[in-house]
Amino acid sequence: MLDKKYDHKLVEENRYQKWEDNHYFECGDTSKKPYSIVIPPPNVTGKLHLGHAWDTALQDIIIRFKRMQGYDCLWLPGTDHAAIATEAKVVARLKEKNINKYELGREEFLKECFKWTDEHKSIIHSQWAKLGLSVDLTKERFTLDDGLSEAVKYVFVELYNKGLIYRGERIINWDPVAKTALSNEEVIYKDVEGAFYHLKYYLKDSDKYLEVATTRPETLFGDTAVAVNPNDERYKDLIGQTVILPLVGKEIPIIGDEHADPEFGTGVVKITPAHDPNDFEVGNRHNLERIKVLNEDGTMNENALQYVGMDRFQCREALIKDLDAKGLLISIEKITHSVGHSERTDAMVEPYLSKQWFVNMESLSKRVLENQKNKETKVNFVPPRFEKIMNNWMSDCHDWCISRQLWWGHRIPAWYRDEEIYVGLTAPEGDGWVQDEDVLDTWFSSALWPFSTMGWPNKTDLYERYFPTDTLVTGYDIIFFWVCRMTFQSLEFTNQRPFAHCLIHGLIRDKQGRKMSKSLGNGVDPMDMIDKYGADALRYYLTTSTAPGMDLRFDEEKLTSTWNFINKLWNASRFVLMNIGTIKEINLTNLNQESKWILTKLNNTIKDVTKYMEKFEFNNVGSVLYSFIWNDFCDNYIEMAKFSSDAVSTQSTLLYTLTCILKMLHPFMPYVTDAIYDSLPIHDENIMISDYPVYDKQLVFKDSENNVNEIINFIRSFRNTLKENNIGSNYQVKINFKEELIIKMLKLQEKITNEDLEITKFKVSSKNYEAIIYYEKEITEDDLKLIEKQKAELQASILKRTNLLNNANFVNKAPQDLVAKEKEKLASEKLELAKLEQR
RNA sequence: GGGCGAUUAGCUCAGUUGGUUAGAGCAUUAGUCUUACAAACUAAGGGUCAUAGGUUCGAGUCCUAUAUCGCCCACCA
Repeated sequence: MLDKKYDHKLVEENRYQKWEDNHYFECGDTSKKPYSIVIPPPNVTGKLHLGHAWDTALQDIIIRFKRMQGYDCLWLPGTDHAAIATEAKVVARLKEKNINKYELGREEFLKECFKWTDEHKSIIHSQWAKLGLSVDLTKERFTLDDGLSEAVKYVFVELYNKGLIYRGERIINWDPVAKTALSNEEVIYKDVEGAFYHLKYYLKDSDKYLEVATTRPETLFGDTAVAVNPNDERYKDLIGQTVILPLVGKEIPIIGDEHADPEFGTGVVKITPAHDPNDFEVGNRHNLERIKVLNEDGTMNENALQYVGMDRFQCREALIKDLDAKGLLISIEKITHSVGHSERTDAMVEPYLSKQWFVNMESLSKRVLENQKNKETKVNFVPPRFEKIMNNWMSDCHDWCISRQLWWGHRIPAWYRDEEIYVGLTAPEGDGWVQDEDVLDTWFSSALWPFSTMGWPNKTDLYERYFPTDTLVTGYDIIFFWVCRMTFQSLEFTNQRPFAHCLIHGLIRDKQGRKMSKSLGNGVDPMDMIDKYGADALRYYLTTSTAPGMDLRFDEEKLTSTWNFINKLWNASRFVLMNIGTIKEINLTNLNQESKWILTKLNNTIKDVTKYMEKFEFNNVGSVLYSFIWNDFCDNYIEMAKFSSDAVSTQSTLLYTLTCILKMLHPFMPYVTDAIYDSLPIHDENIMISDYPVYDKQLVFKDSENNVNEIINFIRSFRNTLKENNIGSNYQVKINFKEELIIKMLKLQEKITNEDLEITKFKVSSKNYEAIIYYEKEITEDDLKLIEKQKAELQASILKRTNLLNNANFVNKAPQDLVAKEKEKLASEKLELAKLEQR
């Protein structure tokens, strides 16, 4: 028997261990059809946040549902080494101990990283368990483990051999704090206060000058030209002449290039090919020298004259002061402009000329776009609009910079000897080869996740059986980073999509709609919420509160009401258990009308819930279940069942309905449903491996449903009449029916009279039932007003409906059953009005 | 500049291929210990569905435009 009160802590304690001990999460029953999901591997950088809880709860719901539907389910868990993110954390931790990464050396530093990883993996494991996730831990992978590293190397070498990976000197995004290159996707643009510095670039041997505006004056040491638009009347005659670079005194040419926009600023732009991507292109067109002025850490290098060694921002300040002193500064114009910042270190990113490895995206992205046109093989996004995000990105994407000047990650399988390059799975034969120091972008390995985790490139049983996966669940914020890249790598290397469905969810925000972040301090720890309300409540709330793809405003009050819902389920279960005696089997014959009614409702619910589960519309599942359980089962059926609880059919119906409810709720709230299910007198080994309810036509009774619906509505209007008219308990009633259910529910036995009494009457009626309530009472102004109001409403409705039915277009074009319904309704409204007028 | 989303009750959100009187939770009002549950029960109030047009017998839903808010991408010398 269940405890008197629902206590989520008692319910959830030790239950996960039991599931694991029984190996319920493990896949491998080859007699069943396979279904697979790979977890988006959380970074080993820290604890899981609410976003993870949401994302993984969704997956657990899908996998538990499919498991109960009889699939052999693989939910493959794992973690991501998260190159730069983890490296930054470890560097910070070492710094606390006054240890510098470079002094420590590569090998020792990596040991520290692995130590960090192990600590965080175990935190993640315990959090997965708290959340109740049914991941198959025997299949767990880590992006840096041996198998995955082999896959990464294999892919790198293959792409290199196909000419899709190349090494080149380009302008990339440089993070001067982490001292590494970044991909475009790792740069966050933020509006910052800055300035346009207007400088004088004097023409050679002249007192005339060009006014050049720049936001980064410190790069002028790298200027190798100034550009004007060749069609700009103001300047076109100057093309071919030279100007003197301020302070430096060097002579640089004035060139004509379309890049200079006559409408923007002064129309003159300084060209710094080593520090700006556009200038780099201009430099290529005009064969300009590339002069770097910055070191890797963002300080000025030897080209910066006396400013050498200064930080870039210090230099800017000093330089401007000196330019001003020499009369070379015209003005400082305050502006806000958007400036790139490193996603991980938040440092201002510097466009920087550097030799890096790139993936040529042209053919890879084209293949994704082609594949999305094929209905049979495309990745199906839910909701579908997110496909556009992938397609847009794929139709306009730059080459992917994949090398990172870090230590934590997959080291690039390239070796150099003088001018020679060797790329291969293992080091080349011979002396003098030096391996590339750099590692790969962390997304390079995650892009292979759906198949590398299954043992690919080896043709393992796991890979053959579970790949391609069925569904991937992730937030819309990482469609570029991850979903796109998995898709092109999968198409390129396996000739298959990585997953058939991609369920996209939104972001969690705080109650005011702000993004949760450390700097705002508005983050909520899912473990605190589990502590307060239980994992079941948290999971149900997160997964049923929004439509697919929408953001979620986290609201703790709603967690409370979810807890209440579970408490309601708990108590309803207690009622059932207290009333079914020593039932041995479920026998659904000789059913009374209310049992037929709830079974009909139940089967319609099963049908709807299954439909919505298949479509990943969990918010709809939630509302259908909520109203069925609370309104139909608890408020109505249990109340009615109290009058027939000694009947076998009622006991069977109670138990049967509750069992189905528990099974449908199980994917959402695994703990409490397991606990209740265990205490039922009739049950399978475990709810999570029991059969999902199936719509049963035999248990649908249309007539009973209609009649009991009418009874319920009649009871409501009866109570409403008592309440609205302030009728005390000493009324008498005359009824035209013998329906026991109504009499019992309204406790009318003692009040029934057969006479017409000469006191105030109130009529309650429906299609089949009518009651006249007699009550000693003065009719007040308010009572009359109420009657007038009701009459007016009815009359308005009758008028509207009459007009509708007089409309030939409606009668001819609308579906016939709708027209019939309207007619029926009109008739009953007229009847009701007539009754009101009698009063 | 290109794209996407949102705008529905006091708040947070649903609303299916167009079809009853547009729903839920919380909040509000009035009543109730009714032996599963007072974190409950019973009943009630509350919405010109952002605005303006259009299509249709019929529009929260489809089309066009506008406004406000948010997000993504590109650009930003």
